[in-house]
Order: sequence, then structure tokens, then C-alpha cells
Amino acid sequence: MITLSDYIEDYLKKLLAVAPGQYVEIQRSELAEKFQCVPSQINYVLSTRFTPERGYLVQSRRGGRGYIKVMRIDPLYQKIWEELQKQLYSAAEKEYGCEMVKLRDFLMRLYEERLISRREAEIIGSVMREDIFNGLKIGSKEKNELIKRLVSNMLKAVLQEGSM
Amino acid sequence: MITLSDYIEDYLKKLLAVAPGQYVEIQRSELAEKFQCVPSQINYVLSTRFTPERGYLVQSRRGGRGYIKVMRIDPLYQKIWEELQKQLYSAAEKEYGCEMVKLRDFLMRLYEERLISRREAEIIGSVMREDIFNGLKIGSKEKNELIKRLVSNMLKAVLQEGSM
DNA sequence: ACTGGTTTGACCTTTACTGACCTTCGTAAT
DNA sequence: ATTACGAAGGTCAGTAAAGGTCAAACCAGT
Repeated sequence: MITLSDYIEDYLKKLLAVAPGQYVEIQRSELAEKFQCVPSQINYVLSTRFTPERGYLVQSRRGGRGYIKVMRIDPLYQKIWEELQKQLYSAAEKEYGCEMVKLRDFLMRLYEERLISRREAEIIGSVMREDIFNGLKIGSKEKNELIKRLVSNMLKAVLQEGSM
Repeated sequence: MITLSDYIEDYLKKLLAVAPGQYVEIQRSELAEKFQCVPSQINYVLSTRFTPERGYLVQSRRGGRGYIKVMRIDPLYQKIWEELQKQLYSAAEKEYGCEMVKLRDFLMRLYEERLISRREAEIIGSVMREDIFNGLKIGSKEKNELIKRLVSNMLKAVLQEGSM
């Protein structure tokens, strides 16, 4: 099942692919018109699919001559590990812990950056699911710590192994 | 006696038989409607009849435009799956559960038979360690179940993706 | 009666989409 | 310069549309 948001995401990615430079500039209302949706849906797509975790940055300007600029973030190979740790231990401190969704987004980015293969992404991703704890009596603090360790370990394993 | 679940199972299998590709996509509520049952019965059928043991995998997405995808898996991979389950649930009953050593042996075999790459073996292996639980208050029964689920999920991920 | 598979429904989580209302900023009129 | 207007884009809460979970009730065969 493909949603409208998926189409819009696709469209933007295709634009990015052929764009000279690492960015594209669009008009929100124009795009909304093109896809026959309300303008705020564009924001929805941007905020759910073009996040930093997925390797994108969005800038915009309001008012007359306003625009939205979508950029790809550079690969930053060295920083990958740090970024992961930040992911794991930022929201983590708020007691509610690392959000699986964000983690998976980050994973997909590693895949898109070709640091890991599709299969590797799936393998690692299979651990980032709330439902692995279903029916098990485990405290949420423990759940969280476990996820962090597992993901860290797995990533460490690939990063140590070198190129795929 | 033939139950409703049997009919639903049949129906899905027939769909799969004529489907181009090794999968079918359905809407849970639609199917429930067709068979005049509650939606959750579809989950029941899927979880009891379309398991990896029987050669199937199920993926899904929630929310608007959600769907359920039922896939066939390759017989070769199915064998592997069964072996893993045997590994996980044989010694498992002896309270101390799946021995990591045995699991690692199994992993190595997968690698030697070229079903997984070296990197994949490293990733999966990084989870098969007692020390991931160090200092965490988790019952040994839970630890055990968790390891099984994690390993199963990871292998499932490989099955889904097919040959490397 | 017991047992195990089946069926159901109440409640939950996730995702997509919409619309009313708000903020920002260029620019044309004063 | 100042102001007023209009043309962007932003926010957020609400609605709807999926699918997931779990435990209780319900049979059927022994």
C-alpha cells in the first residue's frame, strides 16, 4: 500500500537525485497543488521522512518569496559512531528512552550511505522493535539499556569489520 | 471439523498460488469482512498457520493505508529455520537454556555454507553473549526467551531478504 | 470433566491526513 | 521611513484509518 506521503517523498528524492548540488528548493503550496493535498501535508512528509536521522536537513523562509530547501547531509563517516551514541543516550535520559522509530531511521540512513548492506540493516533492525519484549516481565529501564547495548554491539561489530 | 480459520488459511494459500511473486498483500479488515469475523481472527490465522515453520513470513504496517503482507520462504531457508528452532528450544528446557556455544556453532555453519556473510555473522554473534545482560535485573527465564527472540528475529530478517 | 484449538471483543499503538489559526517577511502605498 | 497588505510557510490538535495484543469465553473431541 502506497500512501500519498510516499509519493511525495519519492518525488522529492528524485528531485534531489538529479539536482546539481546537494539540495532542492520548492514552494510548499505549489507542491501541495501538484499532489492535490493541503499544504500542511508537505510539512508532514518533511518532518517524518526528511529528518536528520535519515540524513536530511530542511530550511525554509516564510513570507513573500518564501521557499523550502531540502538538503542531504554529508556522509560524515567518522561521526557515525558518535551520532549513534547521541541517538541512544539523548532521549534516553528522559527516562522514556531511545525511540525505536528514530533508531530505525538512523539505520536506514547507514544503509543509504552504503555503510551497511540491506540485509545487515534488516538484521540489526529486527532487534529494534518493542514487541521483542511482549509478555516478558522486564522493567522499562532494563529494556532500554538492553536495546542500547545490542545496537551498540552490533554496530561496533560492523564498524570493526570494515568495508562490506 | 473444518473451522473458519481453515477456510481463511485456504483462501490465503490460493491467493498465494496465483500471485505473481512470492507474496500477497491484504487488508486485515477487508478480509475479516469477507469472512464475517472479527479482525483479530486474521491475526490468529496468520500466527498459527503462516509461521516460518510452515514456510511463511508476515510483515505489516499500521495506520492509514496499512496492510499485511504474507510471503513464502525458500525451502532451503526454511530448513535452516527449523534447525535454529531446534537449537533454541531443545537444550532450552534444561532451565539454563540455549547454550551460546551451540548457537555460535550454528552461526559459523551458516557462514561456512555461505548463507550469511562474515559481517553478518559478526553482527548476529554480537548478540549471542551472556554479558549483554550484565548488571541488569532480568530473570533468567526472561533472558532466555529474549535471546531466542532476538536470534530468531535476526534470522527471520535474513530469510526475508533472500540470498546475499 | 478436561484439554486444546478457536473465536471474540475491549483496548492500544501507529500512521496518515486535515484545517483552523499563527508567524514571518517582501513590497507597494503613503 | 512607516505602514499595511498579501503571500508565503509553521504549528498543533484533532480525526480517521489501519493493524496489534491479550485474556476471556467458547466449543469439540476425548
